[in-house]
Amino acid sequence: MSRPLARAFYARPTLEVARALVGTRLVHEHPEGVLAGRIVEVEAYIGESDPACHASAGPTARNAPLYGEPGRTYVYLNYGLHCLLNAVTEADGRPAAVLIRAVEPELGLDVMRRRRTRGGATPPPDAALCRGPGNLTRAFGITLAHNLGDLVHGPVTIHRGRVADAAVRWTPRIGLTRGEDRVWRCVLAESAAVSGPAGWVTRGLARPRPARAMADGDRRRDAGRGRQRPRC
DNA sequence: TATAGGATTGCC
DNA sequence: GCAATCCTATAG
Repeated sequence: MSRPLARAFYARPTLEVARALVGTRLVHEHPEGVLAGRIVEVEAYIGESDPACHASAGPTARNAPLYGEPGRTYVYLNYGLHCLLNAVTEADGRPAAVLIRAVEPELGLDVMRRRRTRGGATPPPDAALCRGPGNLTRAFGITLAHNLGDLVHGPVTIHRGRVADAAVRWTPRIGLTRGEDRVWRCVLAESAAVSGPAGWVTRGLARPRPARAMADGDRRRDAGRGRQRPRC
C-alpha cells in the first residue's frame, strides 16, 4: 500500500486541506485486518471565530488537539453516543480541523458490516456502511482511544487520492445550531456514500432548514480572520 | 455543584 | 417526531 500523506499536507489553510481530502483514502490497520475507503464528504472547522468550532470558546482540555500538531486526529464523543473523527490542520497553535463525514468502503467490508449490524438485523447497503460521521467511525472501529493519534504514522492514516474540481460541491455544514452561514462542507457530488437528507445539496437543492439570519456578534468576530473561500 | 445542550442516529 | 446517552461548558 502507498505511503500516508505527509504532515505538510495538513499544515495548510483548512479549506484547502478539506478540498484535497475529498478523494483520498482513509486506512485503518488493526488486528482484524485492513479497513479502507475513499473519503467523499468533509467539513471544515476553523479557528476561534467559527462559532461551530470547538475552539470557539478558547483553549480547553477537550479541544487541546485542535491547537496542536497538524496531521493528528481529534476524536470526540458527540451526543454522548458517537465518536467523530477530525484531521487537525494548519500550523501548530492555530485551532482548526476537518471533520471526516463519509467514506466509500473499499477494503474490509465484512468487518464493517459486522460492526454496523445491530441485533440480528441485515447489514446496511455497502454505500451506507460509512455514511455519516458516527457511522463511519463505528464501521472503522475508531474510538476515543484514537484521539490525538497520528495520521502520518498510523494505525489510522490517510493516503493519496484525487478527484476533479468539477466533481465536488461546497455546501453549508450539516446539523449545526450556529455557524450555518459558512459554506465549508465539501462533497463528491456523485457519490452514493454522501450523508445528509436525501437529494440535499449534492444535487443543488436548498438547505434543509431556512438559514437563520447571521447574528451581529458572528459578523463582528469574522472581520478579523482572513477570507478563506473555496474557489469552486 | 447543577444543568443545558450538542459537528448524530435510528426507531416510533 | 423524538429518545438515547454522557461529557463539556457555563451558570449559580
